[in-house]
This record gives sequence, structure tokens and C-alpha cells, in this order.
Amino acid sequence: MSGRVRIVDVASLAGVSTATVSRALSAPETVGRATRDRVMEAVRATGYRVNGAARDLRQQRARSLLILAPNLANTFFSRIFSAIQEEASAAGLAVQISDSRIGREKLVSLGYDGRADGIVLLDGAIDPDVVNGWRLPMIQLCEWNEAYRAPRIGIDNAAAARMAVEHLADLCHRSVLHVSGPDGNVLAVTRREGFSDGVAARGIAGTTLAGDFTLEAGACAARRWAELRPRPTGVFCASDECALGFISECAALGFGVPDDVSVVGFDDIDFAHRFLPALTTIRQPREALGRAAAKALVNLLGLAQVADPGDPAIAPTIVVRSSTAPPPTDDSRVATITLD
Amino acid sequence: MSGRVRIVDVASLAGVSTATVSRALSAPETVGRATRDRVMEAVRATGYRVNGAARDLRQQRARSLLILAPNLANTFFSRIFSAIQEEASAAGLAVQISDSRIGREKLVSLGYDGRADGIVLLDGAIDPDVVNGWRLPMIQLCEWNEAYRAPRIGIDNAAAARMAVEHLADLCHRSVLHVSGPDGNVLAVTRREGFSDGVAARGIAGTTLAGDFTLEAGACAARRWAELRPRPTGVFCASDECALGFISECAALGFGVPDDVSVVGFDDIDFAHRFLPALTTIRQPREALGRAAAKALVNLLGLAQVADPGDPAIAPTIVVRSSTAPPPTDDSRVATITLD
DNA sequence: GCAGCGTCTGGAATCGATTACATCGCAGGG
DNA sequence: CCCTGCGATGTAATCGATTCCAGACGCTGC
Repeated sequence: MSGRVRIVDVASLAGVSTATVSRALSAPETVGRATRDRVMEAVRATGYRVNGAARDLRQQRARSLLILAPNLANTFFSRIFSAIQEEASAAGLAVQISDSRIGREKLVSLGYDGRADGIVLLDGAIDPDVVNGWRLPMIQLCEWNEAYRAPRIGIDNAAAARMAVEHLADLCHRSVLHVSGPDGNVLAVTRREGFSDGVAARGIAGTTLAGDFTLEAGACAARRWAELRPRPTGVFCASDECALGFISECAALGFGVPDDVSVVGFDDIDFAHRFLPALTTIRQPREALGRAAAKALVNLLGLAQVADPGDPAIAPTIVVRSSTAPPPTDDSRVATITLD
Repeated sequence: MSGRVRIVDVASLAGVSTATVSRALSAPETVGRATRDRVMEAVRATGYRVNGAARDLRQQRARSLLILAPNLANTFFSRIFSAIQEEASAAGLAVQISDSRIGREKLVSLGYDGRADGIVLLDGAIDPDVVNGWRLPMIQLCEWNEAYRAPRIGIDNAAAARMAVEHLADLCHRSVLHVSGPDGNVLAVTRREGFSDGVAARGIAGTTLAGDFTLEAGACAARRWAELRPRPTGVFCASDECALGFISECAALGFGVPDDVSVVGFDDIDFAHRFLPALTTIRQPREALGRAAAKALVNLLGLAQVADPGDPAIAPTIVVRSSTAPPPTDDSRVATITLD
């Protein structure tokens, strides 16, 4: 006995009206004790579950939030999704996910079909007209776009990049390479700016190669790096994936990390501390980020009792491991240092 | 002009009834040419989008499928989610995700609230009463449970494990270790069985250590392995994560892979081919698996025109890379071989 | 000229809940 | 004793689409 039980079935079994059943379930204190017990018993007996579509239609909300990410296959998002879903679930919300590259028409519909109450945007490259056309509460997470009319949550990417440069400079590297993300990407641009600022501040030489955050981009950058003269002794990759690709290809080319070159990553993905060598990297607290975004969205939806101020805990930190060390001390380098 | 446009607004602007607007949108061929054009123009002018909740209620379906996974933070699922979402999107379905450990009550609701038309189950450890209580089309993917009344899609885990053993045996390893998943898990159990079978078939020595698929489990297993006498020269880990943890800890203990010990993983995650050494592993075609599951579910929902037979392409393969090699030829081993 | 048929369109029921408003009974104050 | 007020409950409107059914219209063929 289940599946197609409606509220009228419960009502007739309990000998009350549907209004009373509805109230007994959603506002128990407004229903008399005896009646409530009778209703609850009928609910149990029939196995009744409210029909979401009917409730959503009547209440004009979907009890659901939508996550839009530029590539669901990217493992970087896993922990963020997990955190968002936990928070959402706690607030009684379901979680819908979609790749943001499903095509303009479908994308527009997603924000319009009334099946999500709010959106977590992990993509800063969607057409702003589409995004601003949605009349839903939104939060930008990690990536962002100035044109979107929505609050942002994320780390200070420029500061994070500067930390990486600082670290390499502190180890006495005088020439560093940045393997960045693609030109159009805000994260890539901001981290590159931070890199440039850091390099300028420390008076060291900085070079940039554009990549796209992937393993292959890192490997490709390693081959380019090997041909540079003089070769930078420190490398800052815009993502851990990229850094691992770089290190892996270095090994194939006969270079050791950190003996021949120091490498700093970005993100602190799960594997970073188990890579060989363990990767020095900028930690993005992904779980905290996801949680903060979900909380902020729940707040915007007016579902939270307590409004908490912006979480100050979302700061990037550098995690120093074994992929960075002082630069190799070959003759030319010693000579250079002596000249200073 | 948008957001709160209803079908009646479009109808009155176009000077037709709501029935006609509805038909013009969902079955254009049943509406006269002139009328259809007028309706479409009104749709454009008003920016009308159908209300999903209303349509779902009337049609008694949600145009949405639910993915249930035991841990959304597990990066293994990323590619699967991505593939499922692609197929679902192509079939006009939204994708909802949930961690399957959200608590029994919430879990029961998920399958009952009418907001999903079908479920992709990636968890074989949910209470069968809950799962079988759902009256929705379901597909079990990767993990499974005999008690669930739902078709399964996944690789042959026992055969896959045997392939790993074969590979090690072919390299002349005579004593191999299996770092398995946790006891209750079907994947762990099946792979362990395959391991045992393989070992027996080749007449070599096999030992098993229970882990839980994680990096740390692999690292822990490495420490245990180092204390074994004699030490197995080949290791088959039940997941790539575990294998990477094992190799990483081996390095910390002063053992080299594959010089001192050969390691085979399972899954072929993205990093496997870039790890140092590149990991020999059993490839699970995750994208194909996700795609097949989504297609099968779409078929069950009766949304597909063509029913395609079970995809035979979903077979595990072994990808041989650099983490496996013949066993080290120390004296004791040479002696043993000589005795054969 | 008319029956018969096919095409297009509109009226109204329907999906299943929530909720504004009305009603009823009873307790307490004037 | 009547009236007010309040708590508990029922009646019916409502959310916004889809779809059954029937009617209008134009043609064809006899």
C-alpha cells in the first residue's frame, strides 16, 4: 500500500479534511492533539508522502538549488559539491547539478523553469545576459564575473599567487616561471596578476606560460621550460593538476623535483600530499567554500534563522611539502649570487 | 518583462486559448500554421517559459533523475556524473544528486516525493527495504546489491582482479599481496575473490590485507607490507587511490616501485598515467559506464525511441605502465627459481 | 444540397497539495 | 443569558500547466 497515496486518502482514513492533514504535517501545533494523532496514524498506515510537484506548484518554490559548473568531470569540484549538498540537505533542499556548457537555450531554461530556488555558479564564463536574466538568488563561487549581479565567495587569488612567489623567493630562487590558466579565465588572470606583483615586489625574474589547468598543460609546459635559457629554477603552476603534469614530464625529461626545479601547485587536491615528491601548494579550502556558498544561498532564500556574517575562515594558505627547495647551486648561479 | 509570465498571458496576447499555446509548444504539428506563428511570436514577446512544477504535476513526471552515491566527495564519481548528466540532458532530463548517507527518512523521501523519475544507484549498501520501497525505475551502477530489484551495470570485478594477478604472474612474481576494500563492500569482496582465483590458478602465493580504497589505507598497507617475511614482490590494490598511497609510503620507507615491488591499481583515474611511476592499473571505463547507466534508465522511462542492447564495450582492461616489472632478483629468489 | 470526415480550436476538468476564509463550539466577561 | 474571542476544523479557491472532449469549419463525394 503505497506509491499512489494522496492526501485525500489519508484524510478520509483519518476522518478529517485534507486541510487538517496538511496542517498536521506542516504545522502540527495548530491541530488538536487527538486529531493529530489520528492523522499521523493514518499517514503511517497508508505510507503517504507528499507530492513534491503539487507542493512546489502551490508554494511557488522548488526546495531545490542548482549547481552550475563548467565541467562536471573536473575532480576539483567533488568536495565542493559534497559540502553544498550537506548544507542544502540540512536546510531541506535538494541539489540539482548541471554542466554550464549544455547550450544557451537549455541554460536559460534551467534558471527559469521554476525547479530551482537558487543557483551556485562555479562558472564565470557564462553569458552575463543569461545569468542576469534569471530572477533567482545566486552566489558566485570560486570563479566570478564582474557583470553578474550576484554576491561572490572565494579566496583572494592574487594574494594566493603572491604567497607562492614569496615562498620561492624566500628559498632564494631568482627566476621563476608561472604556468597559468587560459587567458579568458578570471582565476587565471588574477593569479597571473598576483604572480607579476610578487615577482616585481621581490625583484626577481618572472616568466609566464599560458596553459589550461590540466595535467597535459603542465606536461607541455615542462617541455617548454626545459628549452628556456636560462631555465627558471622555480615554477608556480596555477593548479595542482598542472603541477603534477609538470613534475611528471620533468621526470620523463630527466629532471628531478626539487633538485633541478622547485614546483608549487594550487588547490591542494587530495593527492597533493601523496605525490612523489609531496607537492608544495596553495590550499583552497574547498569544503569551507562549498559550505559557505550553500549557507549564503540558504540565507538569500530566507530559510535560515540566523544570518551569519561572511566567513573569514576562507583564506588560502600555503602548504610547504617536498616539491620545493633552494635552487641548485651550479657554477653560473654561484657566480651570479656573488655578483650581487 | 519576464519572470511571472504564465501561459494565459501568452494565450491572451496571441488571442488564442491556453490549450492552443500548450499544443503549439509541445506538439506544433497539431496547430495551424498561422496560429502557431502568432503563438510563437507571443512567446518571444513575453519571454514565456513553462512552469516546471505545473507541468510535472499534470504529467505526473519530473523530467529528472536522481544519482545516489555513497560519498559525493569521492573523485572517482566525477566522470560518471558528467557522463550521466550529458545523456540525461540529451533526453531532456535534469539531474539531481544526493549523498546516500543523508539519513533513512530523507532517503526514503527522495524516492517518493515525485521529483525524480528514475534513480542511478552507485551505492550497494543502502537498506534494501528502502530501495525496494521506491516505485521508480532504477539502475545499479558499479556497486550493487543482490537484494535490490533493479538491473545492474558494471564491469566484471572478479575477472578484472584476475587480470591483475595474471599480469603479475606473467612478470614472474611468485608471491603477491592484495590490498582490498572493506569487508562489507561488494566491490571489495568480488575483487578479492578474483584475486584468490587468479592466485590459485597460477599456483602462486597470495595474501590479503583489508583496506578501504583510500590513500591512507594504501599507505598503511605499505607499512604492513614492509614487515612481511618474505615480502610479496607484487601488490594489487583495489583502487588507484590506494595504490598511490602505497607507492607514496613505500618511497618514504625507502622502497622503490617497481624496483623493489610492483604495484597494480584499479580504476585508472586521471592521475594514474602521470604518477611517478606511471601506474599500471585496471581500467574502468567510467564515462562509458555512466553513459550506459543513463541510457538504460532513459530506456526504462520509455523516453527512448530506439532500445539499444546492453553495451558490450564496458569491459575492464589492464593498462600496463611503469609501476610493474619483473621481481627483484636477489639471491634467495634466484635460489627458489633454481629449485623449481 | 447534404452527409461524412478531417483539421483546428476552445472550454473545462485535472494533477495534488496549501491556505484564505468561513464556521462551529465552548469558555469567560458583562 | 447573551455576546465576544479563540482554537480547531472544514470548504473551496488556488498554483499553472496539460489534455479530454466537443464544436466549428471547410471539403469531398454522392
